[in-house]
Amino acid sequence: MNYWLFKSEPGEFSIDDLASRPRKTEHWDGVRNYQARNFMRDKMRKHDLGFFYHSSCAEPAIVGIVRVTKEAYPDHTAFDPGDKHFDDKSDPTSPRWFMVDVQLVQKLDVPITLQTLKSFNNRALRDFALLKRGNRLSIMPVTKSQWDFILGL
DNA sequence: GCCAACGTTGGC
DNA sequence: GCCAACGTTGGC
Repeated sequence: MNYWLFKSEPGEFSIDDLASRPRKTEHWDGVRNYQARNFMRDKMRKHDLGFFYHSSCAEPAIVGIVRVTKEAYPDHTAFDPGDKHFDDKSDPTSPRWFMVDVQLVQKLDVPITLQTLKSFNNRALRDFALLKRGNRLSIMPVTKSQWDFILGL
């Protein structure tokens, strides 16, 4: 069992958007960063859990918990010239980008804000990837101890 | 809107 | 392979 953080701009896709989907499940498309892709494609497994994080918004925060329900498969949005995430270097015979399916497990009653997380920057969350200088990954690993600590906040 | 910190691209 | 230019991310 692995743990992850899924980053999304709520203006693009929010936790409420996920909650409104059938079976509260949606594919996590649009990842266009190799490191993030590799985590998804090579390490993410069915039943893994993840934090749903809202970025680039008034209150950046972890807002919920999701579960991986389908392992990596080609991201079809890369094949669609009309899609925002179109990439002409990816095609169905040799897909470059991948996605997984995630299901909402729980929306947090109280978001765990970036500000709160930062207050543990030099303590329990010293090595938390989200707090690393300049880390802009949209998919990042979370250790079990980090996961447990954050859920205990 | 600003800007730091990256990642990507492309000429050489 | 190097590196400058450029584009993107994301907090503030």
